[in-house]
Amino acid sequence: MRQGSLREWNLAVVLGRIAAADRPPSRAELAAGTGLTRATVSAVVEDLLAGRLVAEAEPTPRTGAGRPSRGLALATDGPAGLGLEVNVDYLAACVVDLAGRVRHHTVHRADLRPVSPAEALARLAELAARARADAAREGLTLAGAALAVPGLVDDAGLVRLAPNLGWRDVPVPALLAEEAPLTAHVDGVPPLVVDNEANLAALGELHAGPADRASFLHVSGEVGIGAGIVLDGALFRGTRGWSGEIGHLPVRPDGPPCRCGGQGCLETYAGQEAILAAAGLAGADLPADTATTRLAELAGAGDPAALRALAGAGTALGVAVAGVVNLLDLDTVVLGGGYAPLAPWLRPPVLAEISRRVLTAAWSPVTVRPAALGVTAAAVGGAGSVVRRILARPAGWLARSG
Amino acid sequence: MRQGSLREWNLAVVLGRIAAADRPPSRAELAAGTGLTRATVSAVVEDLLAGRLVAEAEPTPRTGAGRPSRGLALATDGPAGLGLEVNVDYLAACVVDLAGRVRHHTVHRADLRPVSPAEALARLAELAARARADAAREGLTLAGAALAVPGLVDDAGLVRLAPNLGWRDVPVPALLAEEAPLTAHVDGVPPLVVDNEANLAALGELHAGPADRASFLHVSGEVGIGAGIVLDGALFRGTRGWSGEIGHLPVRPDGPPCRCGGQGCLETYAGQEAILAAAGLAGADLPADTATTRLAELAGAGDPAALRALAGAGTALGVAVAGVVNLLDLDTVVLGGGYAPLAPWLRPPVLAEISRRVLTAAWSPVTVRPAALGVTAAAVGGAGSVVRRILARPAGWLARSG
DNA sequence: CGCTATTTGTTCAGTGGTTGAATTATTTGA
DNA sequence: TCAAATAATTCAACCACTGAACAAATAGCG
Repeated sequence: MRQGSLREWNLAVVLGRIAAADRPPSRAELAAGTGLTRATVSAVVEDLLAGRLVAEAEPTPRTGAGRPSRGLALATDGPAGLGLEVNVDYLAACVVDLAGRVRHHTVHRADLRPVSPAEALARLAELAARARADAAREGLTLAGAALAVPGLVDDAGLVRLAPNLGWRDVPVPALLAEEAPLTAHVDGVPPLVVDNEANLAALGELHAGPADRASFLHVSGEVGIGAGIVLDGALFRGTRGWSGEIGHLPVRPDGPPCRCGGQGCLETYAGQEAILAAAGLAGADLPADTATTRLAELAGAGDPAALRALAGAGTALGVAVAGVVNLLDLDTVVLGGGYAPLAPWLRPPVLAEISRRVLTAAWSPVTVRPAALGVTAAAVGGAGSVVRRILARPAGWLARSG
Repeated sequence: MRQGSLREWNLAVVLGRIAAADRPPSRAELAAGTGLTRATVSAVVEDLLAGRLVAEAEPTPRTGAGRPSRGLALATDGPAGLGLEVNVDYLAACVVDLAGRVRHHTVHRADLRPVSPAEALARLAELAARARADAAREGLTLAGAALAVPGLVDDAGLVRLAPNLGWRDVPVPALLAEEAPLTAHVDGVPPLVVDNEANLAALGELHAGPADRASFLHVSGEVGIGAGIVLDGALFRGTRGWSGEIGHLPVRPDGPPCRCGGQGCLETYAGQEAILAAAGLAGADLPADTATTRLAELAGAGDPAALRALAGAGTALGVAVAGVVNLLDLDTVVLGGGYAPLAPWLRPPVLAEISRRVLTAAWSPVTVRPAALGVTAAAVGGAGSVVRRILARPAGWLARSG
């Protein structure tokens, strides 16, 4: 649009190439890849070096004659993102640098249900302060933070409803701001973004994977069942940011009543409580994650009730997922959250339902795989989204840092 | 990226503003709206005028002193799009100009099922030739064509499967090219694009509506049930272009078997055959569209069987649609194709299911409305997509036309 | 060891496109 | 009739990219 936009755009293009490359590319390679001249690339790279977004790295070994190239890589001492998570039975904080590496990482296990939102966020602020100190020690500058919450969040960061935490209309940024002051707004994005846990976990999975423009469905099996939808390498949030409510897809309309008011929703068959109850682990009153671990052990040992429970849940999940795949024509489904450790048993029935119900499965198969990231996928995804924002629009960061 | 991209981009920006405005804007208004200087806007507009994409129009009446402005509007004698459709019981052709007005329009009713693909396309070519002659008479230049087909189409325009037409692996562009020679490739887009009927109908609905960045689900109830998904003003095609297969969402997993291999799919409850059978119109052997009209008449007269059939179909449709709305967080559902005339009876049960099952419906309601366009929605949408492509990237057209 | 071919990265004049101010054009209102 | 106001154009300045020439640094070869 404006004249300077050209430079802004090229900064983003070149930085994106550096980020996407598997080995530090030279200026010449960048020129060849982007179609720009070497002169332009040099000028752009100079800006990026001056802004500490890029650093000269070990040149990639080369064969043949010629002046050796100097490799360019994302700076590991530049801006970084802070990722936070409040969930039913843990708090988490992590720091991710520009290159996507997790530089700091804490998980604090505790049942947060009996705790007030203010108290939970105060405890989270302690974790955040530790992460912040750690980041400073490593020379990183925190450029923003993202907080994952298992619930519905609006644009302003207000948690409208987090049923399994028992939260309703909690103004998170206001509660957290006092405890952990953050840097100022950048490009109109607030310093703390609050988002749904399933959304951020899907983003984490996206950036952990190799393909940068992937499309997939990331299903998080917790107490509720959430899905993050990634289309063409971008998270799809829906008109109001409340997409991904897969838990209430009808699986069996005459099934048991669900708290949403419907009947036979996916959640009543493949929610954590439903699976545990079917496996006979309902009364044990274990924390959710240990219960899941226990279930996986039982299934691994061949316990028939556990196997039956997982088969039933997998079939229900497969019915719902097949519908989504039919609708959106996705090629990959990721089993995340509580489903990840159970993937060996859930995968076969899910695949069976997909191949039964998805018309196009015959032409091109659908991949079903467990999530690559562990418990803190959402925190890592949130922190990653902060640095991705800088990579996508480096001009904003450069202007800010002088 | 490159230097000239700046001008290309600004051509698109200014042209887009002219297209989106409700009254012909002046250069000064465009400058204020885009943030560009009046000098730049003048230069850009000069290019657009020279390329016959824009024409000076009646200036918008103004109050107060000052030199009068000259209004700018999309040219009505520039490029236009040809829209074609082959469906089960009709052929259609239309011409849409840059401004989105339908300048030519023919529908030829005939049962195409007993006819070979080659013969059907030959007949379609006749309609196309008439449309072409009509366009030429009005001074329009056809910039490309889009053909809507009720089936799965791949990138090359090969119709993989159109079950209700009985087509399989029909190479449409090759068959149609001889009959109706079209202009050369522009920007790598072939002169004839073949696409799914539901997709193009959704595009037609998008451009017919006021909002330019709408998100909605367009459900076409024909023999099969297809859906076009519009997200943020853009059609979502899926990884391979096969999105929108809503007809096989499970509504009642223990229901009647479906030809897809599943059980109780939406199609077995809300497909045209299912509705007509439930209303007692199965044996009548009428063409599909007259049968639908007859059903609407019966329902209007209070026929109990017809009302029961529509209520049942509406509920099933509502279950499926509620799932989609939960998943994608859409705010609008459009009932199109064969559902449009039945909307008065389908809407209430669909709305009821949505408000029962969609969690966020309490905060912000979901609109369910009949399609604004009639039978030829897909043809009009296809023709519109051709001219939209020019509006989105005017530089390509300008380079082509000298 | 020295020369040449080769590749990388920088320098610099040239050009396209936008910018901002000044100028011209055209109307309303006093 | 003239001043104020708004629209559109003109023009020198500037910014960013382009292309070619050039400097830097290395491998290969005699």
